[in-house]
Amino acid sequence: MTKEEDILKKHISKHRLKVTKERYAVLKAFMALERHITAEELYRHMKDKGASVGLATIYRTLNLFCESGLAEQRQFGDGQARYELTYNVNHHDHLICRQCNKIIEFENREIEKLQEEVAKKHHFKIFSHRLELYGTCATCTKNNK
Amino acid sequence: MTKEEDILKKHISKHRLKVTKERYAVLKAFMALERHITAEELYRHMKDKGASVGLATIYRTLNLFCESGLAEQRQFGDGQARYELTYNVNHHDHLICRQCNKIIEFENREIEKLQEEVAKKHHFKIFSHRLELYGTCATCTKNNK
DNA sequence: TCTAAATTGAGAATCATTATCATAATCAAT
DNA sequence: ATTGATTATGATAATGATTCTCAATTTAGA
Ligand SMILES: [Mn+2]
Ligand SMILES: [Mn+2]
Ligand SMILES: [Zn+2]
Ligand SMILES: [Zn+2]
Repeated sequence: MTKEEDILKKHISKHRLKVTKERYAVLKAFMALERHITAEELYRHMKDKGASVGLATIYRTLNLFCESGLAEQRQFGDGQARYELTYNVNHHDHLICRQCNKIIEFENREIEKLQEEVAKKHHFKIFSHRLELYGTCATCTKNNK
Repeated sequence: MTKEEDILKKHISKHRLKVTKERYAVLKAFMALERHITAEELYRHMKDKGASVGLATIYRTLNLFCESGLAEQRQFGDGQARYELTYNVNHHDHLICRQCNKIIEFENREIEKLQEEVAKKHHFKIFSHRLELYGTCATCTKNNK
């Protein structure tokens, strides 16, 4: 059993939910695919692979992952939520290329620290934050010439 | 004529659009109301004041303001777009209280500078960015005790 | 004033996500 | 293993914010 399966199972038993093959199938596919995936993308992928699960269940299960602390939902402004496994992944923010939709992750402790200072100055308790830089990636900039 | 009206007019003539009383009415109401307003809120407000304009026109006009550089659209994750006049307003980011929905603005040149460094490191050209800190404001924290 | 082009408003359409609900699966107690 | 209560699933309907459609109206330049 992977550590992720274990975390999911713990969350399930803690909340009197039930272990199902669908939940394992979604977790397996979710972990196999690349980060920042869409519910629809995950649905299509599983359908193509024969491990079909209803789209509503995909949504429900991705939300379950988020509640269990395995994953996080992102909104990059294209109208579709994206999900990524964040268990055992360092916190990071994103650069998003508006041209090719590439998503680049970065970590910057200095920025995080300054954010905390801003919050402290306003006596504000931060639960979460989002920092996204939108623009054109190196590859697209090169190709534009 | 206010400077904002002037900017709108210039944008209109530049794009061969037309000056209408509806556009002026929306601008006037938009400027009178507080920042980070919703299309629906603006619509209701104008309806109550007798300066009624169709909801579709509110959306169209707010988008026009964004295109003309007068305003910017924000997405704070509650499913509704919010708009704020940004002409002659310093760039800023936001603290959002999840409890009372208060929105606090802040400016931090250090963070902006670090963002530029991150982009440079990835040879990424930034067009825009969003930084939002979500949590509980000072007032709500006090009231929670 | 005349006319082409743009705008408006009411309602339909869109689209991602959630809700509904009948059926099926799970699980704890027996 | 069987039972029974509870939860999950999946097909589909519903939702809700925003955009689209289109006939009627308004604007702006000649
Ligand atoms: Mn990421
Ligand atoms: Mn603001
Ligand atoms: Zn790119
Ligand atoms: Zn608050």
